[in-house]
Amino acid sequence: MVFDCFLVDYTENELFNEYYTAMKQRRIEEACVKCKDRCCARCFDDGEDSIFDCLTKEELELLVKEKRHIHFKAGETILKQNTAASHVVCIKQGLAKIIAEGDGDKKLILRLVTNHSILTGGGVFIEEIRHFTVQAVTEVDCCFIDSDKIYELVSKNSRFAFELLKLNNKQNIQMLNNLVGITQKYMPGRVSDLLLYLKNEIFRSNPFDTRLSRQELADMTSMTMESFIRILKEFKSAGIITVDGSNIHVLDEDALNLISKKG
Amino acid sequence: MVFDCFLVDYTENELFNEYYTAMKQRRIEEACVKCKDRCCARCFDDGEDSIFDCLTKEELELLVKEKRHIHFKAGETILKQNTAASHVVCIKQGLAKIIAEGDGDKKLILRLVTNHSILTGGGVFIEEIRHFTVQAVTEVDCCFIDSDKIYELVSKNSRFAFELLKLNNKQNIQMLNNLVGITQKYMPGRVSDLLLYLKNEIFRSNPFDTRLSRQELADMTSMTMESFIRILKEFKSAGIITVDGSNIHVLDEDALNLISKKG
DNA sequence: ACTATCGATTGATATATGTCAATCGATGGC
DNA sequence: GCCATCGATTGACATATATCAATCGATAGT
Repeated sequence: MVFDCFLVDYTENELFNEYYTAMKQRRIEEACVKCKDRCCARCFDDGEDSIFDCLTKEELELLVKEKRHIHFKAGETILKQNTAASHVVCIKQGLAKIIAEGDGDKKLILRLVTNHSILTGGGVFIEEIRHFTVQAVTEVDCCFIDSDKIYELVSKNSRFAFELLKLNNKQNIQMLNNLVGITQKYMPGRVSDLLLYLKNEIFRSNPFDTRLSRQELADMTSMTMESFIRILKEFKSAGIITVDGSNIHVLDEDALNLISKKG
Repeated sequence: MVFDCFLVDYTENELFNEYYTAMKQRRIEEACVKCKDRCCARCFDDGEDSIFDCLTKEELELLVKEKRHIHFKAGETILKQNTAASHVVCIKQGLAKIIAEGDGDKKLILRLVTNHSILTGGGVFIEEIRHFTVQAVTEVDCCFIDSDKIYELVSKNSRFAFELLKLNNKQNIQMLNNLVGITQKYMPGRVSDLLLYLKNEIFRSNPFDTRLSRQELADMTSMTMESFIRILKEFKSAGIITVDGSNIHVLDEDALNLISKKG
């Protein structure tokens, strides 16, 4: 796949451009025109934390001029662990998973990212090496912003720096909670946490379609697919949830909260 | 203990001062005088990353003027989870453990901090709530710096902001590695990782005295004390290490590396 | 010196979770 | 319509790790 080699070496501009032109440029440009005036700020103005809100028109211009709007098909790798962290990626639309790849085939899905997520952290500010892989679950529209531009903005605009610090901190805390949950809870508790996370933080609707396989869901809780399925079955039998394929309906959120607390 | 109530409410200056004066002020001032000229910068000029290096004389002055130099005895709580995160703490000397407290008595020791560590993260830039507890293992000398001062410096000095971002990022990556290790490795692998961490990153000497109980060491690997002891015993039998109380001598680092890789 | 105490150690046992293999059901070609 | 394929599910079994209880050794107090 052309794309993979682009990823590994995307510091080389030739490959980047080759890929870029290959991706039906017209559609991309059309998408970009729509938001040309405030672009990146516009992507994040629906109540979410927007770290770009604080930028001036000129600063935004700097971002917009150099950014690359790229479209990924489901399953494609957006960022690959251990490659150079030369860009910050903003997800405009779609669902992607953040994966920490261990030795062997071991994977741990750290979290999901949807519309308006900013993928910094994991080595953008130091080492310049990515510490996780990001893979598209659905089709994903996103922008690649050169890290240098981000650095430039950090030095020009202290509020922006502050927003970045906040973002980083937030991710830090989320990971900490994850760590504590995974290490201290039994499987039912972890599954409860996952379901609540999906319902309340990712999909924000009640019957929600995860678009994720059982294996992927299991990888989010650090358990085997088989074990995950068994717990899910128990929850079904207990009338706590309803499952139809990748579609999950939470019937008794209180029960999930209780199970989450207890273990 | 006077100190605990101080911690819970240390936004109240009365309590802060009460504690401060109670703590043999003379010794503290003496320690501060020694480094008055560049103080915080001086604390971090031995080759370690120093986020204070980039500050101007005036900016340093701002820090020095308001900081509180505080001494803790072994076992005392330096910062308490769920209290207000109104200060950034710099460890000048000593050893402390960072603990994530879960429900029940469950604890997870995230990492150790020694000379020249800066305790930001975990809610300093958002929420203003600490997400972990920090407890002194040995005697600890440290400085409390008002978070507001840090914010002020971030807005004045972009290099400082950048350094903070790097620091945050580093912690993030460390936690990620921790998460992957704990979830994907068997106990021998985790113990190996711990021993290597202690030897190479914390104590930086070979026979090293952890000053930590078996329970605490176990809490760093997310396993039971009994299990930890058994693994340690195996390592001893295999001639990989030598143990005498809290003193550990690594004889075969290659073996540890191998065990760490394999699982 | 005697006892109480506390952390370290060891052993026996229980259990949560993983592993392996088989089946089932749906989907997609031919 | 039949077969191949792949994810989901289920069951039997293995095992890594936790739990519980007892012992040991050192330290401290009386």
